[in-house]
Amino acid sequence: MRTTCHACPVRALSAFKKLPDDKIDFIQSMKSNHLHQDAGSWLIHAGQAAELYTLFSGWAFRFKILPDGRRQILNFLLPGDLVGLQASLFSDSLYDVVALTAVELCVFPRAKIWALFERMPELAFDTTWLGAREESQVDDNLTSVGARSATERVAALIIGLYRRAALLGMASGKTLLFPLNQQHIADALGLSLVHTNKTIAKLRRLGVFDLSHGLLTLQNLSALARIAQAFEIEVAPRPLI
Amino acid sequence: MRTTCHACPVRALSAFKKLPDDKIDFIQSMKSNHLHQDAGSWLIHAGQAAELYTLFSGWAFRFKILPDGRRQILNFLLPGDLVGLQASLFSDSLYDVVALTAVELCVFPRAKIWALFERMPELAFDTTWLGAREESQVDDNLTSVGARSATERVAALIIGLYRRAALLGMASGKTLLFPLNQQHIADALGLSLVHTNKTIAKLRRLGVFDLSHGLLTLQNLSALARIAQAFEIEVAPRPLI
DNA sequence: CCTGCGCTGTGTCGTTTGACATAGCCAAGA
DNA sequence: TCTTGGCTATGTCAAACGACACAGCGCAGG
Repeated sequence: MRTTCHACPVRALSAFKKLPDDKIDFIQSMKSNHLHQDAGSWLIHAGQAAELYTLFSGWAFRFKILPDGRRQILNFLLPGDLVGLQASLFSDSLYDVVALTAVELCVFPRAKIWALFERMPELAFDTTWLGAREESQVDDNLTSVGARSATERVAALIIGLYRRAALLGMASGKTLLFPLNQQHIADALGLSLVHTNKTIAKLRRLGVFDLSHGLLTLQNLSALARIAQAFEIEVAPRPLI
Repeated sequence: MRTTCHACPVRALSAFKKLPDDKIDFIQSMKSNHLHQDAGSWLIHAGQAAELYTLFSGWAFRFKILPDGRRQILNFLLPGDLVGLQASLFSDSLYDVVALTAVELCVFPRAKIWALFERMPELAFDTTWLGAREESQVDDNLTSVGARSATERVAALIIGLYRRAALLGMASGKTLLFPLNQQHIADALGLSLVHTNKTIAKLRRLGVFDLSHGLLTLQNLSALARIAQAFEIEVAPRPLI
């Protein structure tokens, strides 16, 4: 356990609600471990019981695999996001979660989740709220995949991730360290790898953004938002468990 | 308020967990109204504050509209499902919900949701669980739309809805009153209306199912499941708020 | 210095899906 | 009876997207 929850640098970000000390004490008491995992490691396995985590640093993604091996990425996880809420409520997980970069995780054992509901209704409410927020992200992704063209989908994904990362202070100006490769983008958007590549090339030629060597540069944010027909993003401070 | 929650016929179904009397008393005390709404009426408006409902009877669907008018249906709601959990937690709803048939709704005012968390942690937990369950349904739909072919998508939707309805005793043998029209199916699956029509015609020709005049008949359930590469469905009794 | 590997880029071609046009059916209502 | 409107059906053609093939580039490891 590297830092106490009171001194948590994630909690200090303006993106997150401030909490009274007793709540933070409780979160600290629930936290059983602070894990480091390498890029590519499995955080949650489909079909197995899962703990509840908060992502402390790094990126991860949640996905399902069809019987024949096709992969659908459901959403991407950034610092402050809960990892495995669904999975920790059900007897076993219906999805996998894998680290996209090296990550650090705050571990909250399944067995303690009930205590949170029983003793800290405010935090229970926040947990439910975070679950609803993740669902609304999946809603947005489903809307992209179901209703937008390939170009619009890529634009919507890029602007969505950029906005989320920027709120966490992960962007410097118009650039952002961007750990997804084109296969991730393809699997999130329901496109083939080749078509994803060509679509990105097209947006690059249009001068909307550039994406190379793991670095995303937004050259024309308003054009990107227009192409994506982007929804607004929630900017009010959100809970952090 | 037509029936008391103790005598609720939905709760009597084997699909739902039995609850101790004091919890049912609490649910009864939270319930402010029992609404009847016609098919096609709006239950929740995007951009507006929403109450929390439990669908008592009938079908409904949840969807988003892009700025240019394209509609993406996110999921379908059957009796016992919460309506507007996300919406009632956020200041205003990010989606619309419309009744697909005439519906009856149990109304739980937003203002009382906090009391539920404060005084009834078991029910708060159940609420969170139901939110997670809805998310997992959206996950499944996203997986369909992103990773399955048109034929597979239609098969997956049909079998998914049939299984859910059958658990609620809404199917008689292999037939089910099925209120979706082809435009709903198209909007749920990210397909055009015409292509949806041709895909359904193809599955009909294959003798997998028939769908006409609002009646769904499953002629070959195992073929349908195979085509869909269907995931298993949760059959353990679930909470009912 | 090679070699292999993961990732990106690009051309050609085939398939799936969408767009548009048109028709039929059926129920509601004048 | 004749409309009208919503839904379903089907044909033709076009566009979007996927499959396959191959090339290049950077990097880790012997």
